[in-house]
Amino acid sequence: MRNPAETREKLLDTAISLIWQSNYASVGVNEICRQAGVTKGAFYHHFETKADLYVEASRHYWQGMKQDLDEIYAPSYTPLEQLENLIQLILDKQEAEGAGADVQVVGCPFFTSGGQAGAEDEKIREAAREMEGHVQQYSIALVRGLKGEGVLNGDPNVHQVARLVHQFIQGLLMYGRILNSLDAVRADLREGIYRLIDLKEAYRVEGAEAVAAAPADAA
Amino acid sequence: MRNPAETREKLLDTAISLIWQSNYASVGVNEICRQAGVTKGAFYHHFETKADLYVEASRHYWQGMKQDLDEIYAPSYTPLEQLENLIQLILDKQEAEGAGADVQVVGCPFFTSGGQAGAEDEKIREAAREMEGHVQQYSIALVRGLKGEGVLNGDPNVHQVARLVHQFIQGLLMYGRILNSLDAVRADLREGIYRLIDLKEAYRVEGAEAVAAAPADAA
DNA sequence: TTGAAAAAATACCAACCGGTATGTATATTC
DNA sequence: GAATATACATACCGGTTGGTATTTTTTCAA
Repeated sequence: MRNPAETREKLLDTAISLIWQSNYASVGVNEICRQAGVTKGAFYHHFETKADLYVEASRHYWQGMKQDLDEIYAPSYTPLEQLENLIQLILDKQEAEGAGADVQVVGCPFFTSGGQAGAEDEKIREAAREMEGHVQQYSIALVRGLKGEGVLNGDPNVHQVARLVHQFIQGLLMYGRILNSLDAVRADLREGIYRLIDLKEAYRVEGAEAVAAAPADAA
Repeated sequence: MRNPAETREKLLDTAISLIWQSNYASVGVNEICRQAGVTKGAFYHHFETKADLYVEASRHYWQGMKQDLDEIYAPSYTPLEQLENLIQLILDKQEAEGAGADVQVVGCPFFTSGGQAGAEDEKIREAAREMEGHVQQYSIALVRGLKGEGVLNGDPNVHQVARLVHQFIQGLLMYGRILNSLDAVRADLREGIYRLIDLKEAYRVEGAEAVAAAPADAA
């Protein structure tokens, strides 16, 4: 493995995956190296500290997410379609990531880690803030689009509603993770968003997911 | 300190406080003992493992919270007053807990830790689920009361709306923690709840907090 | 007063932590 | 092809981790 770019990315990807399944504090540098098939020397050649790896991993992660978001928010979609795309993307992402693993719902690892970081690890929180800002831009664009379409009741504060939606989604994912049930997420995701943006009744989709709230298993 | 009950409670309280400010994985047994002014021998006399302490700490924490909730949900309050009490309680709690500390917003430590626990620490997630259930009972009662009062639009699914509110609050607190800004929480808490429960316009309180969304500092 | 058990203190353990020091291949540059 | 920088490997650092074994102190009942 004498390909530096590849080594580096392998470390980033492995770190993301491991942190995803647990959290920043619990994942050791040794384990990241072991899983990535890279030695510690290589690790500290590419990254100064564990925290630095984390920061860069979050940016790396965002790059992938950005692509997905650009896709579902493409101008070829109407705002309503974009909203539907977002709901699907969230569910698909969780399903994909938690497929083989023993964790059904994972949430956003960086948001979660940032929300749990103590005062000492400022870098971790800073990374979360950075991602926060990125995601919100997209959220704002969506709500603004919906408002412009005239599908929302009232005259909502676009920025605030965008925040609310984002906060709710993160909370819901954490809830789903605790219950280890993607069904629990499915049951509430759409309704929560609809209520927060106050989508006019006529445009609401009655997803099949709204049936029951029974959380599946809890391995 | 020859009082076993006192020693035990000191350990529980210290653990809660420390975990609150960071997270389960980062807080060591040694530090808990040091802060509590108790030796390790005493610790392992009262608790079998660190995880066991955590579980019991979460129950201990719930006892305190239960008192607060029983108070603000007292039948002498109307459902609308109860809602207002809840909003105030959340803000007050955060303010109180993050007063001296360097973390302004702390969220619910057990919900947060549970939402970040890997598959390995099942006890931690189980504890979060347990608390989850408790809190939700109260949330359900509140929403049911509001609905019965006829102050909500439509015919909401009480259980679902209760979940949504809870999920949102948790997400918002995590958001506030990342920004390290209680003002950010203040700015969105009321509006988010109002939208989720779809409170009739006439009954909404325009809190002074709704002015700006500018997050204060980010130490 | 004595004896047994509970409570707490001391000392210690192997395993692991993040990080470093040093050495060695492999490219790249001149 | 010598010089140099990059990429990685090995071994190790001091410190900390959760947990244990042992001993001392305290409590309280008989």
